[in-house]
Amino acid sequence: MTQPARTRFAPSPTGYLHIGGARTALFAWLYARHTGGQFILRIEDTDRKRYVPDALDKIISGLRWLGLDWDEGPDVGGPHAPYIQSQRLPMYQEAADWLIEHGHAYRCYCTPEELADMRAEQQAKKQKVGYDRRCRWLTPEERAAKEAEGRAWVVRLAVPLEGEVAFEDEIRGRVTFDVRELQDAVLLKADGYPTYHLAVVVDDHDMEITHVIRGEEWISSAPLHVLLYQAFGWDLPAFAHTPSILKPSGKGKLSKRDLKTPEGGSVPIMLHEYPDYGYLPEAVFNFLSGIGWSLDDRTEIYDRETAIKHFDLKAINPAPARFPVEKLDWMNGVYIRNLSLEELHRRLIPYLSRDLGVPEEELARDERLKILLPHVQERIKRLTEAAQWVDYLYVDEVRLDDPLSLVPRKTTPQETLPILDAIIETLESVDVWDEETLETILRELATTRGLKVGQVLAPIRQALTGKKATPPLFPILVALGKETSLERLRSARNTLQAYLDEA
RNA sequence: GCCCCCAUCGUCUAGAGGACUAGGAUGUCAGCCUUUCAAGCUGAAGACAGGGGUUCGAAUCCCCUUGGGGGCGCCA
Repeated sequence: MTQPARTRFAPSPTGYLHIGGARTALFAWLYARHTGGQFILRIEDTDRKRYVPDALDKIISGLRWLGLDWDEGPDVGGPHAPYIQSQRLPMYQEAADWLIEHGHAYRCYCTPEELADMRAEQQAKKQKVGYDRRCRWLTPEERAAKEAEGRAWVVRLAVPLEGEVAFEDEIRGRVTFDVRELQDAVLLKADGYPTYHLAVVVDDHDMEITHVIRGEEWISSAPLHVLLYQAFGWDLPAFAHTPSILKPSGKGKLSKRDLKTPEGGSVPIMLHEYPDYGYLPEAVFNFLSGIGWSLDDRTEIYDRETAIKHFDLKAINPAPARFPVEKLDWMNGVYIRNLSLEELHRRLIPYLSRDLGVPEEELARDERLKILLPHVQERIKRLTEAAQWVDYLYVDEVRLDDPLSLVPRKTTPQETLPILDAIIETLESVDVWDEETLETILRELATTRGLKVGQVLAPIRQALTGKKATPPLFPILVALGKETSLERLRSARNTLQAYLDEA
C-alpha cells in the first residue's frame, strides 16, 4: 500500500487560476486523497509588484466549487501556519543567512541596470546569456567596500561549478541536468522577499510535503531546488511535473483568452468563470481528470470517489495535451441528464432567473416549468442553454416575425389558414387538457384532414412559441394551458389572415 | 541560440516485446427512432511522425531526424 502523501497546491495571486492550473491542483488533491494523506493550500505571494487583489478569493472559491478541499491552508489553518508566504518572511531570511554562512550562497550587489548591461553585452557578443557570477568572487575587501557604500544586495545561490544534478520524476523518470546550465539564481530579493526557488524549498520542507506536484514549466528550475535541498542537507521529496495543457486549436499553451470551439463558441479559460457558463462542477472535475490521465481503457464517466480510488501519479501521460473543448460540452450534457429532476430544477433556477429576468421565487413555484423540465434536460449541454427552451412561457404574447413561419412544409399559406381554424375549433372543444388527450385529438385531426402529424403540429409550435425547435408540443400545450394556447393560436391565425389579405 | 520535456485516429486517451486484425471516448458522416430540436440506438471513415538499429518478434527498448511544448528574470 502506498504511504500517505502530503501534497500541496501553491497558487500565486498574481492572476486568476486557469484551467491548466486547476487540473494540476486536481491531480495533487487526487493523489493526497488516494493515499489517505493530506492536501495543503499555500499562497505564494512573494511578488509584490504583480499582486491582484481579488485573485485569491476567486482561486479559493474556484477550487472549492470544483470540489477540492484542503486539510491545511490560509483559511483553515494547520500545524505549519501561516500558509501565506508573505507572512513567513523571517524563515526565508534565516534560511538565506544559513546558506551564506555555509558557503552555499552569497550576497550580490549588482543593480538591475548593471545586469541589463551585462546581458546586452552578452547578446551583442553572441555569448551565453546569464549572470556571470561577478559578485561570487569578490574579495572580503571588495565586499566590505560594497557594504560600506550601502548598496542594496540580493542573495544568490552558489551553484557548484561542475557535476550533474538529477532527480527522479514520478511521471517522467530520471531527469538530469549539467550544473553548467544552471544560473546562480537569486534566492532573496533586495526587498527582503524570497524568490520562488527559496520559498518553495523552505516551505515544502517545513510543511513536510512528500510529493511536489506542479506544472512542467518548473522542470528546468527543479535542479536548482534539488541543489537547495542538498545544501540544506534535507531529504528530497518526490517530484511530479504534470504535462501542460495546450490551446485547443493552433499552438502554444493556454493563454488568458477564452478557448474557441470549432463552432465558433467559446469556453472560459479561468476556473472561476465555469459556473457562469453553466458547467457543473462534477462534470468539470471528471473532464479535467481525463486530460493526461485515464481511469482505464474504457470508462469516461466516473465520480470523485472512483477517481480517488484509481488515481496514480505514475499513470499520468507525460505528453502535453490540447484542451479537448468538444468533449467538455458532451460530458456536461451527460451530467445534466444524470441529474434528478429535482436537482436539475434547483440548479437551473439561478440561471433561468438571470437569463429570463424572472424572480427566482416565481420560477421555483412555477408548475409549467416542471412540466417542461424533463424535456429541457435532454436538450441542454450547459445550464445557460435552458432559457431558450422555455422562454415563451414568460412572454405576454408571441411575436411572429414572419407569418410564413406558420406554414408547414409542402403546404401553402392559403392551405394553412383553414388548418389553423380547424386546430382552434378542435382545441376549443377539448375538456380534458392533458398530453394524452391532446395527442389523440390532434393526431385524429391530421388523419381526418389527410395531413401528416407534423403538418398540424408545426403551425401550433410556431404559434405558441415563435420557434422552430422546441421541446415536444403536447407538454407545451399543457404547460401553457388551454386559454393561453388558444389565445396564441387565434393571434397567429389573424396574423396569417392579415398577411393573406395584404397579398 | 543553449538546455530540458514530449510524440498512438482531427482531438482526449488505452497500450509498459508476442493477447494488436492497435481498444474506448469525443467530433464527423450515414441509418434507425421521431412531432421540430435534442436524447437514445446501430454502423462507417479515422492513428502507432520518419529513418536506422536491438530482437525469433517492436506502437512498446536504443540512436538519429523531424515536429510540438517548456525554460534560460530581484515573475511565479
